[in-house]
Amino acid sequence: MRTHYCGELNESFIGKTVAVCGWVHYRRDLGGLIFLEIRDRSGLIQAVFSPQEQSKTLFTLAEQIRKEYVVQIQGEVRSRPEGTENKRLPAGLIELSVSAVDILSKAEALPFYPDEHQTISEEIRLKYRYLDLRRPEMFNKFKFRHDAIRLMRNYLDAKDFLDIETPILTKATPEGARDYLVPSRTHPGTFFALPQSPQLFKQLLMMSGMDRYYQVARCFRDEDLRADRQPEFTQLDIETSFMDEEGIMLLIEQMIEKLFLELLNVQLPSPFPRMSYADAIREFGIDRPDLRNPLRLVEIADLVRDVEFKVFSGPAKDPEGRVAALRIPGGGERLTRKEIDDCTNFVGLYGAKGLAYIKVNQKEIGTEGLQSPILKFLPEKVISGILERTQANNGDIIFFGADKAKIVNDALAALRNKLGQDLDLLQSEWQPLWVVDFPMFERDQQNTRWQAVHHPFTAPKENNVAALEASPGHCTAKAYDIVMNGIELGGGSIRIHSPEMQQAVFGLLGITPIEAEEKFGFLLDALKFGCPPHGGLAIGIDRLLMLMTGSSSIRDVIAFPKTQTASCPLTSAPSEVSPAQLQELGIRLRAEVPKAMS
RNA sequence: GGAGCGGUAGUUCAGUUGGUUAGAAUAUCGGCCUGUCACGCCGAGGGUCGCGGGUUCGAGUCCCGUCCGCUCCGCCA
Repeated sequence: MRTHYCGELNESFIGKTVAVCGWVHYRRDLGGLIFLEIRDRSGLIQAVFSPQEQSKTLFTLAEQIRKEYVVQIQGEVRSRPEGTENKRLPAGLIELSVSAVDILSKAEALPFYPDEHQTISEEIRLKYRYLDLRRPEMFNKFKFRHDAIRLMRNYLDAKDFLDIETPILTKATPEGARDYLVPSRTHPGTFFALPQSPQLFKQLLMMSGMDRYYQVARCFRDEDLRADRQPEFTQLDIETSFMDEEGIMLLIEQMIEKLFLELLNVQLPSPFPRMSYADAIREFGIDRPDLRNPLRLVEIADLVRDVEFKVFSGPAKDPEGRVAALRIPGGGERLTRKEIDDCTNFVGLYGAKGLAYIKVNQKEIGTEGLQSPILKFLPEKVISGILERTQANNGDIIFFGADKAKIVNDALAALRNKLGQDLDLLQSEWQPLWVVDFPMFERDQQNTRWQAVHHPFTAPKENNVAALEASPGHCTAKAYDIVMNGIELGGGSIRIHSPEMQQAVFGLLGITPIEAEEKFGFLLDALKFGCPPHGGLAIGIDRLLMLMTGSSSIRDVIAFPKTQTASCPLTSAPSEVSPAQLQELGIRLRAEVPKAMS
């Protein structure tokens, strides 16, 4: 007899004898009856044991079955009596009158029941992840993940892309994130690194003529975790030859549109809006603005340049400073004094030394209608200028940031996000955005050297090596990031395809020819033998799925994720290894890891 | 490396100013109930209050240290 899915049974089966396999996830005894609900991934079916209809032996067996046993149950499908409607079981009032049952696997009492009406702590969920994953909610997320990745593959396949795998054991790169290292047994004292991304391999594939490559690639970065960051994660990695920025952006944009349309029935704005890096920083203080949020930063440095209030005039005159305002419509009425203080503490996290504000109560009557600790420091003309430029209305509050540009940007961008959420200002559900025209280089924190904003293989818009070297700080990159609702989904660029330009960029980054040869010699070699112009992009699949499934953490769309300290409560990884294993690798542990090194 | 929140029964949580034998719900186990569905009713068992130290006549509660989980800063070319 064929085993049916619970969910495929319906009224048309009435009178037939069928078998279903699944978990008993609910059991109830009532007098002489035993009800079991059998669940598989497709649905639920109720099985009824009745000693009057069935053998006593069968009934005794049923009495032994607890929740979460795995069973195969055979029985006759029949309609359920009137008045036994059930919220949990699907429409079509049928049940199974049991004639035979096999216990395929017993279960001890579970640490928690996946259908429990309780929120189980994440620690417990991860420790018993296999039970957590039994929850239909989790099943649906992974079904969604499967559907999304299949859709991406089909989309790229239809456009003649090849799925090519690249090594997991590869070469450590000192640039970028911290590497996960794997010791080599055959070459004692040396190490592989797990890839931070297949970047260089996909570029080499372009030089091999595999001119349309993609991979659903696992990437590893040994950095601290966040709600949207795991040490190993999956990206859709794409590289093409001869395509320009427009071509690549269109390719990705259409794929994302298709994903949203087919999986969520959402029509995204077409084409996706675009914004330059400079505009993003100016208006939002961040290179991945959430466009659902209507709040905007407004530049006011020119208005306060000459005031006596040094908190404002200082940064206004400083070439590296910034003075900006953030008007919150209705914020004057909606934010309590305590909430305003909370905002001040909040921006303190980002290095802001304070948070000046003006509450606009009744602007028609002038400064009398305003409320602010800084009014007395500002001439009336300046105040009216600020009100005008921020288009303030009665009931609003205006916050100010005045400091080094980075601090103002970080603080006000974070405040903008926080207030957008707290005050429920977000306007639409989905806001994709391309951010373009990134600078090639930025100064490092100590302001001692240039570092790549994207990565060292990104092509500058300036093709002339001499011109690039003359003013690296003014050069923009052929790079583009895709942002959705304030989350960076992915990014890419056109790559450098001439050895001379690649050498020049390494040089600007302070990588000597000897270092370059040591670290990237294979790439420089390959560039010499004829390299097509190429470029690509990578999409963070986990982040995209987190957004699309409405999950609050990337962990919810990864079957077996790590905790914040990058460990796995399920397997207890990482763990110590035997002395024999270490010896074979030529590794000796220090007796105690010094605090400074841990 | 830093900030914040949390850790009490299998699970989710409460626990007042430091004061009797640490509670509830749910789960588990036993009993009752012939149509329930987060069923209901009766009963039972179940605790290293994360761990270590300190203050105190007395600590789940206060102090110090430490571990674990979560959020964030730094970090993530």
